[in-house]
Order: sequence, then structure tokens, then C-alpha cells
Amino acid sequence: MKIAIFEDNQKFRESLEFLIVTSGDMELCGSFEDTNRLLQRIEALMPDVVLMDIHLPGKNGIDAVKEIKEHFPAINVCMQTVFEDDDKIFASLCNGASGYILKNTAPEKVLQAIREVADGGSFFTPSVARRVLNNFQQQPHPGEFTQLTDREREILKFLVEGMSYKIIADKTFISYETVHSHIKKIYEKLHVNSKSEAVAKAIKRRLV
Amino acid sequence: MKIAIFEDNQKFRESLEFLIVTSGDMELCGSFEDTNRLLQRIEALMPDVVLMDIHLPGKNGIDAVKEIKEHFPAINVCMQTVFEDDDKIFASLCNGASGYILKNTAPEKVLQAIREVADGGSFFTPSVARRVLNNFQQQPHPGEFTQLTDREREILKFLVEGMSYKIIADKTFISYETVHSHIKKIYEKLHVNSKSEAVAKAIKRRLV
DNA sequence: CCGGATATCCCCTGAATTGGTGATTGTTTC
DNA sequence: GAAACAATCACCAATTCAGGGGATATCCGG
Repeated sequence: MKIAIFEDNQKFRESLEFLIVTSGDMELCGSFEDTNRLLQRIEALMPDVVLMDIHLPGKNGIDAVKEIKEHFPAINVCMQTVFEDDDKIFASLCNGASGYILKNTAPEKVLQAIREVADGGSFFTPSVARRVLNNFQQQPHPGEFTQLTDREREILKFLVEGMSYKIIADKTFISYETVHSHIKKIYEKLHVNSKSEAVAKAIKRRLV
Repeated sequence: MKIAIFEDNQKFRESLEFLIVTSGDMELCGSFEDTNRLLQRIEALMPDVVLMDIHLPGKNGIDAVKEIKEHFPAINVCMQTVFEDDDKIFASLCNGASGYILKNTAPEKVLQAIREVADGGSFFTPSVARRVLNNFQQQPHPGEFTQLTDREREILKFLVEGMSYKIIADKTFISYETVHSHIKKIYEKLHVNSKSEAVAKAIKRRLV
């Protein structure tokens, strides 16, 4: 299992190197303090897992992940950084990182994270996992959808699928005008006044 | 740290009980094979963490989480189950679970998960973490959005915000007819033929 | 039995959207 | 230098939507 490191802090980089080479099952195939010639380096080394810092000379780690995943989707990247804010976490994950651990993570946990990531799994520091989860849960404002009747919810779903009044009328065996009525009611309850707004709200509040 | 268990398989429940009582830092405050009188039990015991199975006599574990979190938001719940399908995972997490581990998880990892969850963090089995992550990333079909030009993307965003052609024209300082043109092009590229479909696709493929 | 909520249907009008078929001007690319 | 693309604008016809009126029928709780 080949590991590459991108980390600008020399002390920290050296301790990571030590951790890898003494791990027993990993091979350190590269260790860099910047992201210069990123793709050439990656291509030459073809690591299984990349440990990536965020603050780096050259392009930052978040953009680096994107590039790596674009060109080498099979390589799994694990972020390792001091940053714990939603922006950086989500940007990294959206760009394709498979793991996200903080720098205060215990050495054996770091190795564990690398192994999981290499194995196609994911590993988050608990506090990061919590943030991901919170974003995931994003409770619908209680009482903004519950107030929709079953029929209204059903019709809203059809709207989300992009159907016209007429098609919905056919699908549900009710008249065009009834669809119209329901939708008027939906708009009123959701405080919107067009199909696209209703669709946007429905999806964002996870009705789909 | 008080732990309560809900698990219908007797063997498995007993091994969990053993694990907890021998952990050193945890106290087993309750262990049940069904969800009857769920809230009364919880209220009487006030555990810090609940280990919850999904398949249970009485109401299932997913609904149970919802009830617990509604009435006792401070209690953290960790699912422990054999199910690894997106539906059950996401339903549990949306209902407020803080962790999700599979039944084949090593004992020490289970304890670790409980500790993390009690601490306000989250813990996922790596394969579950991966699913959460995938849902989070929702890869845009490569080349379905990348093919949109900057201008088109910009206009698509306005559509998602629910704006009309006219408003978009004003916002972008171009004519109504140009907006019309761009939108025609967008529909063509996304293979849709209405605002709401475009909006749905844009949101689902994470353009927002 | 009444009021309220839900589901169904109808009409009308003005506004917005959609789908064609153009055209012009740059820029980039081969 | 031609071809391809992006961005801009225009006109027209058909369709769809949005918002405003109404009207029944049912069911449910008090």
C-alpha cells in the first residue's frame, strides 16, 4: 500500500513519514511540502492513498484533491488539517476526499484512517462526522411540510419530477382543474408562487 | 456514562451487555428486547447513550430514534444493525441518530463509537461513512454540467432561485430574448423542457 | 347537526413559458 | 482562414401557469 504525503510543516511531515514507514503494511512513496507539479508527481508515484494538508504552498489542498480525483479517480485522498470549519470540510469532501481527520488525531487512528480509505471506506474524525451529519439532517422546518396533506405532497412530488398539470391530472385520475386547485393550495402553504420555487423548496427541505 | 440497549437477539444482546459492564467506564442502565413503553423506559433510566437495533418487536428502531430525539434531544443514539442499505441508514440519521455501526463491528470499536457519540461526536462504520459521503457528493454525471458555460450556469442559478425571465434579464443586464436563448440552450444540454425540471436536476446534481 | 378541513370540479384572464427560426459579433481552435 | 462556439438580440405561435372567482361532497370532531 503506497502512501504519498503533502504537508508543509516540516516537523509534522517528518512525524507522518515516520508513522508510515514504521507501520508495517505501508510504503511511503513520496512526501512533499508543496503542490507544485502535482499531477506529474502523482502520475510518477501512483500512490494508493494521499494524505493532504489544506494550507500548502502552490495550490491549496482542496483544489489539489479535485485535480487528483479528476485525473486519477482510483486514488483515495484523506485530508489532514487543523481546520474544522464547515466550508473547508464540505469543499474537500465535495471535491472527492474520502476521509477528513484533524491533526490532533492519535497516530494509530491516522493509520486506521489510511487503511479504511485505501479499502474504499471513509473515515472522519468524530467532530467532523458530526458536522457532516448535521448538514445531512438539516431538519425541514417543522410544520412547513407537515401541514401539507397527503394529496398535496403527492402532487408536489410530481411537480418535482417535472410534470405538467395535464400529465399530473392523467397520472392521478383527477381533472386538470383539481390539480390546479391543489397546486394553488401548495403555493399558499409553502409561500411560493411558481412551480420552480416549489420544486426548489421541496428538494432543499428534502421531500424527495 | 449510562448506556441502554435495545436489541431483540438474545445472544447478541447478552454479548453487548457483557461488553458494556466490563468496559470500565460505562454503566448498563437497561437492556430490552422490544420497544414497548419506549418513552417511559427512557424517562425512568435517562441513559446517556442508547444502542438501538433496527429490527425490533414493537416499533422499529428507526421510528424509535425519532421518538427519543423528539422527547429527549440530549440523549445520543447509536444504531447497531446488520442493514447497510441507504434507505435505512439515511432514515436513521435523519431521525437523529448520531452513529451507525454494523453488527460485525469489533467490540473495542463499539466501545469507541459509544464514547464518541456520548461526547457529542459521531461514529460511522467506514462503509456507512462512505455511503453518507457519496450521498453528500452526488457526483454530477461527468459532462452533464461541465458542458454548461459560465453564463448558462449563472442563469441556471437564477432559475433555481425562482426568478422569471424578466427578472433575470434585469439582474444580468441582458435582454429578455437573450435570457430566453440561454435557457433554451440549457434545456437542450440538460435534456429537460421546463424550468422545474431544470431546477430539480440542478439541485439534485448539486449546482446550488 | 354545524363548522372546518379536504378533495373534487369549473370558468376566466392576463402573464409567463416554450419551441421554432433566424442574425450578428467576437473568440477560440484547427 | 474557415469552422465551431459563445453571447447577444429578435419575432412568432402555441401552450402552460398563476391568481381570482366559485361550487359540491365527504368526513370528522364537538
